[in-house]
Amino acid sequence: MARPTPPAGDASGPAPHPLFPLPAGRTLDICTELHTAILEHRLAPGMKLSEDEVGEIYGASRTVVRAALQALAHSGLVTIEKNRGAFVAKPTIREAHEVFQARALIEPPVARMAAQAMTESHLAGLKAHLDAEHAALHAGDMGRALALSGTFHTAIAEIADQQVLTAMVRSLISRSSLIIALYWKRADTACESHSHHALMKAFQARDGKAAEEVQKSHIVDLHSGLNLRAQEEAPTSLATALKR
Amino acid sequence: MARPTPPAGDASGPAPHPLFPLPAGRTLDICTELHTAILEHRLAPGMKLSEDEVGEIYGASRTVVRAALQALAHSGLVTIEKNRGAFVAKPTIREAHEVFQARALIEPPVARMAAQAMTESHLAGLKAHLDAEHAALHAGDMGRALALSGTFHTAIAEIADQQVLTAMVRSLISRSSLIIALYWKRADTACESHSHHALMKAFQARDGKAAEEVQKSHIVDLHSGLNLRAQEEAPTSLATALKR
DNA sequence: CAATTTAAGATCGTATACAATTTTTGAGCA
DNA sequence: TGCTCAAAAATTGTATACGATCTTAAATTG
Repeated sequence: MARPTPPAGDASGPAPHPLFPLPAGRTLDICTELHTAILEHRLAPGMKLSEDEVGEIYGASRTVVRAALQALAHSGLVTIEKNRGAFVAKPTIREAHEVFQARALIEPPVARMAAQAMTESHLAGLKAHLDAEHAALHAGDMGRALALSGTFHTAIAEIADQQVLTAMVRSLISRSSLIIALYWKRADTACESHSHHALMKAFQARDGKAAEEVQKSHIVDLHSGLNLRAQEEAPTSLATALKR
Repeated sequence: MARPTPPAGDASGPAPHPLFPLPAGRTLDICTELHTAILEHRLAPGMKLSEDEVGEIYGASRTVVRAALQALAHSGLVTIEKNRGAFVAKPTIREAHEVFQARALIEPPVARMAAQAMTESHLAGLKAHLDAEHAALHAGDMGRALALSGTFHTAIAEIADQQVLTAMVRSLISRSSLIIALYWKRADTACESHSHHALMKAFQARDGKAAEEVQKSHIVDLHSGLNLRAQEEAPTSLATALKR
């Protein structure tokens, strides 16, 4: 079984959020575990997610694993090929563009709404979020820091108190994490912190217009930080191993 | 078994589209059948969708029916309550507002993109779509006409050639169908045709700005055509039966 | 007679079993 | 050695079975 294996049972750590609205029972747990594992880049794009393997790791039957994988497939984090199984999704360059275009369309108005709905309690929550991100970065836990920088955007949508848009943002954020894993070209991951602090200032001032503009330029900046030139296609397993 | 039952096996008619990206095998068929049935208002909001019952109707096992119901739950057309089963979703007033706010945010820019990408072939397709809608309306098939007026919006997103946004629009359109079933207050359903023809004119002129504005006002108009006052809560089974 | 309790029935959540398909392995041959 | 083809192994798709939970109905009791 010399094959890329899912993470060991150490997948602990508090889940960022209850996730999507559908599954019942233990399906949700597995869904959450896989979700956070993907967001923290512990599961690389393209990895096979065997039903038996995942089930054995989490002590669950294939039935519930299947439901979890189908849920993740629906949110774009997993690709299911008929009779071949589930894989961690590998967004194409085109999809990467589309995801960030959609984010540039949706998130700035959401930030404006959030600024208008912002309370002191909300501000404290966001502040704690940034602190946690900073702490993770300082502790060298890159994956966790990246996941937190993503959920910061989700938190904004939740403050805007728009459940429908929040679900969309959450999905786009998750897919962005995969896209960054594949196409990020800058070495500096801390550049995001800067924009997030700028957003905080706009929120503290309850300046919706400023929040909208900062968010817009932040997302455009993220988009431009990707290397989305057409490149070699899918030498995932063999060439990668033989590269050195 | 005196209970609201799903439609009989006559659920034929060409599906509007391949639907969502996830399920495999016969799951997709059942998903599509239920989806179109909901869009055509043959399945009323709140109806119970028993796994056994649906499975018997379509000649499938509970396994695949479950997968289909979970997929529909993820797209917001079905609500699953733990240990109680699946029901056709019954959007709240708040959700209705949010869905149309999201549509007002997303669809106008999509219409602008579509106008820019519009070819003669695309125009012919939209024209055929409107004709089919008109024919269904003339034939008295209200449900089908309504479903077609919804897929007209989806078709626009597809022409814009944005798969990520198209998936979002498709989901919003589907949920709008449920919302209209619950909250529509006007008697005139043909009012939409007017806006759709205005859109066609903008598309023919390749006038992106006009398309965006027409679409915006169209969606605001739809939103205002809903009766979203707080009203009596859920007297679905008893009071409804005793009303006359 | 109405309200409460209890038991029967129905439905869902999960595990397991079998069939269908794909992938891998290895033998045979040019 | 390299290629083709066939058989075995592994994996998924679907059906069925059983335990848990909820719903419904009956029976009991004040």
